[in-house]
Order: sequence, then structure tokens, then C-alpha cells
Amino acid sequence: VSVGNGLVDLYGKLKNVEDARKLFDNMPERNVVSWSAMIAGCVHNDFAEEALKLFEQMQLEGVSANDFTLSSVINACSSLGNIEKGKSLHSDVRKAGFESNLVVGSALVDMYVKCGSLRDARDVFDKMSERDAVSWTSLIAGYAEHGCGEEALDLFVKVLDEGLKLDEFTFASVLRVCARMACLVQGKQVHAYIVKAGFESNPMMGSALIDMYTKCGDTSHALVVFNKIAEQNAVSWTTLIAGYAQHGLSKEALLLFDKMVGAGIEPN
RNA sequence: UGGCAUGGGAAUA
Repeated sequence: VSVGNGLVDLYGKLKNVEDARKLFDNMPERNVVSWSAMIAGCVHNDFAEEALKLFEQMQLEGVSANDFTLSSVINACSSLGNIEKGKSLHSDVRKAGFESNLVVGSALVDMYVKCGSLRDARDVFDKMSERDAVSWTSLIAGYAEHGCGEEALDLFVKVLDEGLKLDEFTFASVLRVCARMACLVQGKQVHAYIVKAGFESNPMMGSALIDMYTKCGDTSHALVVFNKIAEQNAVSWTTLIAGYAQHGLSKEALLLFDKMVGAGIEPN
């Protein structure tokens, strides 16, 4: 069974859901790991509906879900924006006693965020017994997405207070908030944290910083950041070009585009 | 007892 599970997982990760499914269907024996791997494979390859179907089938066959199964199938509801199913899974989580599980909790927060119910997301978040960078980022990104900049920044201050190690995903979400609010003061503070955390040359940090600086009207700092990125990718270039264009610097933007092509980056 | 599976992020439009 373990070998089969490993193969189902591998095919799913290689984006070959068809073969994963063939393997899964032909397994002489299936346990909760087999089902979880197959469900996760579907979710990661944009077959969220199929993941929900598999979950139902699993229950019909009398296999009970564990924390891994639940987080994957909750993630399926996130991508579908299916809050009804999400809520019913939330009650399954409570019944199965996975309420205090870190991963399941973060998946629920993300699910409610993607379904547009920030109240529920906040409620789950507040009730979690432990939180990591993912839990915090899910909620911060949720507030960012829904235009609740104040709440997002408030959370960021709190997580800094807790002394939790943050990753580039958290910083990217906070920078997005600063960009939207055109708040240069906050943005510069976040920039300082990024430098301190050693993420300065990270391409994702670079594009988030460029976006923040241009939306705040500081194109010269945006250029400084751009030049510090270890390896500029298409997003780095696009962000800078769009930032210049937004400020009427169309000649500079066109020049940048030529430079991008010259640097061997394919425009998309 | 151990082994295999699960959650979050950036530009443009």
C-alpha cells in the first residue's frame, strides 16, 4: 500500500492526475493515505470538483478522514469558493476533533477568506491554539484582498510582537497592503524588516517592493530595488514597467521593455 | 513502534 501511495502522490505532484487516478483505481488495497494523496493531487491540478467527489466516495466506503484529508478537501472548497461545503467540513472537523490542528485551522482560515467571509476566517483564527506564519499570512492576505488595510496592518504589528519568524509570503502580503493604501512610511518599515530577514534579493520580495514604491509614487526607489534583485524575472520587469507607465513615464517604460527583451526575458 | 500523503504569497489584465 505504501508504495502505491507514494506513486499516487508522485504522479499528482508531477501534474499527471490521469495516471495517478489509474494507479489509484487499480490499487488492490486503499487506506486513508491513498485517498488523501489522490484528493490532494486533484486539488493541486485544478480538479477541485473531482476532489470533493472522491471525498464523498471515501466516506461511502467507510474510510474516515484524518487531518491530511480534511485540509486537502477544505482547500478544494477554497478554490471553488464553495462556502456551504466548507462549513459542513468545518463541522466535520469539530466532530473529528481536529479543531486545534494547525494545518486544518489554517486551511479553514484560507477557505473562509477565499469564500469572502472574513468574519468566519477571523473567528477560526482567534480560536486556534497555535499559529504559524501560514496562519497569519492567510488572514493578512485575506484582509489585503478585501481592502481591509487597517486590519491587515494591525495583524502584522501583532505578529511582529509575537516574535514569530516570518517568511517572504507574509511580507509580500503586507507590502500589497501598503501599495494599495499608498502608504510609503509603512512600506519603508516593512522594507527594513525584509532587509533584516535577508530577503532583499528575493525576486518575489523585489516585485512586491517595486509595486509598493511605484504605487506610493517613489519610482527612483523602485529602480534601486529592481537592481538589487538577484535574478530579475518577467514579474520584476512587468511591475517596474507598469509602475513607470502609471506615472506617465511612457518613454522610460518603453525603454525598459526593450531592455527586458535584450536581457532575454520573453514578454507575456 | 516506525515508514508514505495535507494548508498560505507577488506584477499585468
